Order: sequence, then structure tokens, then C-alpha cells
Amino acid sequence: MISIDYQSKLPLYEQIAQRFQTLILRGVLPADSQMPSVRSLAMELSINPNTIQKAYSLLEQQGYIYPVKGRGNFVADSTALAREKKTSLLKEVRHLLAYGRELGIQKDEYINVIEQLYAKEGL
Amino acid sequence: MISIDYQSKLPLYEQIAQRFQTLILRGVLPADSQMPSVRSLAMELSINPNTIQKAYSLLEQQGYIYPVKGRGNFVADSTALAREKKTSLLKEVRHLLAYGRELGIQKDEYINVIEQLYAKEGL
Amino acid sequence: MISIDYQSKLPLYEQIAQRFQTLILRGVLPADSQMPSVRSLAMELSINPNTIQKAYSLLEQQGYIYPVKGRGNFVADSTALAREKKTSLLKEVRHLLAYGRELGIQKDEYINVIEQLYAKEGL
Amino acid sequence: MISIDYQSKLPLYEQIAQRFQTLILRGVLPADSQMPSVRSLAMELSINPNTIQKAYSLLEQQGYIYPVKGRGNFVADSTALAREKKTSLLKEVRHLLAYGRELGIQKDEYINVIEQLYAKEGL
DNA sequence: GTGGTCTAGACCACA
DNA sequence: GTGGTCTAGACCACA
Repeated sequence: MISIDYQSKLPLYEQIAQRFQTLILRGVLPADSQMPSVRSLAMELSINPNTIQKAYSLLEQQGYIYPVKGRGNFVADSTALAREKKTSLLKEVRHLLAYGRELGIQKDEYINVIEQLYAKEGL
Repeated sequence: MISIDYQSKLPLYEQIAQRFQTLILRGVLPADSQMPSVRSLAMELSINPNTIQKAYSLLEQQGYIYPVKGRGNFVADSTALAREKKTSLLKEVRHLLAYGRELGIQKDEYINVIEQLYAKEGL
Repeated sequence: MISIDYQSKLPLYEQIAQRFQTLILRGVLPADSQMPSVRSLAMELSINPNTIQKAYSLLEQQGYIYPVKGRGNFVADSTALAREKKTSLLKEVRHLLAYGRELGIQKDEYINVIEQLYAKEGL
Repeated sequence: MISIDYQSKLPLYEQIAQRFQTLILRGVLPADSQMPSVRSLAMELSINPNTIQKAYSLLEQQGYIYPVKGRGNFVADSTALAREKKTSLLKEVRHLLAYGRELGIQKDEYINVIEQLYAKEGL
């Protein structure tokens, strides 16, 4: 469920954290379900447990997971986080589009991208 | 003309290079005009000359500027680069929008962003 | 009667022990009354019996309870303990206040806290 | 300037972070002054650089210090933090005092502690 | 020189 | 079994 890109400039622990963020925000990992243990995930990905630990710390700090002493980490309720994430993503989109516009990209070109995107699965 | 964000995760030399890329692509710095000298820009920004040098090397490597021995660096013709940049930016947009879609952002929300953006200056 | 805070940094067994200490020191649990059995309390709190056992061991070691073979654990006489506890708590208060003073908290601010506290129930 | 208590239950990185918090809040380390480098402090305290790193990360996350790429960490402006810290400390005091009151500590005993504390240096 | 990331491996508290 | 802390040591990007 977690894949790693060793070419990426992003550090491993951020890649792992981001991947889990997506899975949690999309509801693939439901609230209160148990996260894989630090060690089992480390084994599975052939990565040092410390690195997984760091990813989990980040997720906890951001409110995606919560620890239960001696039992492991669990998925937090992410409804609030999802709202925030959506807002910040739209803001990012706005900036990127504005930058493109300054470089001469036309309105239609953006519209096309959107139409293609949402045409894909009949949504 | 060049501003620096010390909070940014981007290294200084990339910030500087990006800023010049934009200025060149938008035509603010026309082809064959002279770039500020490494030293003068370093002074102006209170930054290590090595950092400016690295930014210029990057720009040269990407084809945005060309060096003239003993005279400094000059802006290259960027018409070809502009096309490439536009393409890569649209690709980036596509990815970002697709990611947002997976998190539940609706088509309309994107359309709205675009409408607002292009309404701004009557374009 | 025993509540647990899973967000707390304190381990469960210490939380449980502390809670009982308070109940005993305040006289809610009188001397020689029987403590809930390890199993029943574990059931009630949905907690591992080992954890309750550890809390009880701590309480026994501190002199708050005593075990009777085959019959369970009982509340000890806590008059001596109460005196000690009061002393150690005042010491703790002294440290905390001193630290606050170093950070610039004024005498009056502390006095206010005390006045409010003891005004509450006319004591 | 930084001392470590190996008997303490607090992990080293928290001890170090707390110590710096105090020094910063008290103004001993003024805003924008440079923090000791991770490595030099590690050497000085005979502690692993990773542990210092972790302490600094915590301080950064809490807003006590800010990093400047390639140059090191610097003390942030702590006026806002000082206010928050004072508030949270007073809250802590309130809880501790209330707990003591429930165990039978009298108003006068608290007042005495305060008087002694502020008598010390004629404040 | 500065911090940031990562591995390998150990030890410990907790449930 | 679970996470948390720490050491030793390496490598890298950045300024």
C-alpha cells in the first residue's frame, strides 16, 4: 500500500507520511483502524525503523494518527483535516494557475485540462 | 527585483534561478541584455557569491543565460524555453488537479478558481 | 470512580495509582475498606489486568494499600502518608512558583490565584 | 549553560529543549542570536548529535528558534511565546494548588510559600 | 562549517 | 508485541 521512490528529492519519511495522509483523507484507512506497527512496516519496506518512526511522529503531530501506549498507532478522525487540506490545496492550485497565466497560458487551456480530468471516469 | 524567502524549503540558489526564469520568460529581461554581475547581486542581496554563482550555473545549464568571457552573463533567447515551460507547467497543473480530485474536490470548484483568476484583469 | 486519560503522558498504571492515592488521602476510601479486585477493575476499565496489577503493586509499595492473602487488597491507614504527601506537594508548589517567578510572574498574580481558589466554596 | 540530569525521567532531548526555552524566555539568549551548532553542543555535552538535533527540531516546532540554511539556528522573538508560557504556567499552578487544597492544605500555607519566595531578593 | 537524513543496532517502559 | 530513546557513524545539500 506504501510505495517509495528512491529517485525523489523528498526524504523517505516525508514520502511515507504523505502516502498515509492520502490514504487517510480518502478514507482507505478508516478512523480508529490500526496503523501497521513501526517494525512490521520497516521490515516490509526494507527501511530502518527509525525512519518509519519519524514518519509516524510527523503524522501524529499533524493530527492524522494518535498513539495508544503499548498498543500502537491508530488512524484519527480526519474530517476536519480533510477540510483544511482541501482549502490549502485549492490555494496552491490558485497560485500555480496564476503563475501559468503570467507565462501566457490561456483560460481555455486550463478548462481543457479540467474537462479531460473529470471526463475520465464519467464524473 | 529579486526577493528571497528564508522560510521557504527551496534552497536560495533555486529561488534566485526561478525568479530569473520568470523575469526572462515574461520578457522583463529581454534577450541579450546583461545579467547583474555575480558580485553586485551578492552584495545587493547580502548573500554568499557562491550561491549566486550556483544559481547562474543552473540558469546557464537550462539555457536561460549565456556567459561571455570577461564581460559577464547575458539573457538568452527564450522562445523555445517558454514553450517547454508552458508544457511542463500544464503537466504539473494536471497532477495537482488530479490529486485534489481524489480528495473530493469538485469540478465546479476548479472552474470557479479559473473564472475568478481570469476575471481579475478582464483577460 | 477511576477515569483514564489516554492523551496523558503518564502511563496508565501511574494514572490509576494516583487516582487511588487521592481517593484514599481524601478519605473517600476509608482505612481497611476493600479495593476492587484486579480483575473486576480491569474489566470495568477495559484495561489489561497486568496494568491494574502494576498500579496496585505501586500503591502497596508506597503504603497506601495492603494485601491479604486470598482475600484481596485493602486500604491502609493513611494519616502518616497524608502528612508526607502534603509536604512533598508544598515542595512541588514552591518549585513551580519559583520557576514562574523567573519567567516574570508577579507576586500579585499568584495571590490572585489563591484568593480565587479559596473564595470558591467559602473556605 | 546547559546541564543534564541523567537521573531524570525526562529524555535528554526534552531536558535540553526545556533548558533552552527557559534561557530564551528569560532573555539570556536574545532574539536573533545564534544557537550553538548541533555538533559543537553535542561535543560539549558528550551527547550524540542526533539527540541535539531532536531537541532543536522540537524548539523550532515550538517557535523558539528558526533555522537559516547553511548557517545554523537562531533564537526567535519570544515575546508572544512568553505570554503563552506565563498563561499556561499559571493554569498549571491553579491545578496544583487546587489539588493541594483538596488534600487539606490551608490558604495560609500557600501564602507563606509565596511570601518566602518573593522575600528572597527583595522583590 | 552548518543542518538534515538515514542506517544499524541496542536498550527500555509499557500493556 | 508496541513505541520511544539513544548512540555511532555515514553521506549529502547548502552557504
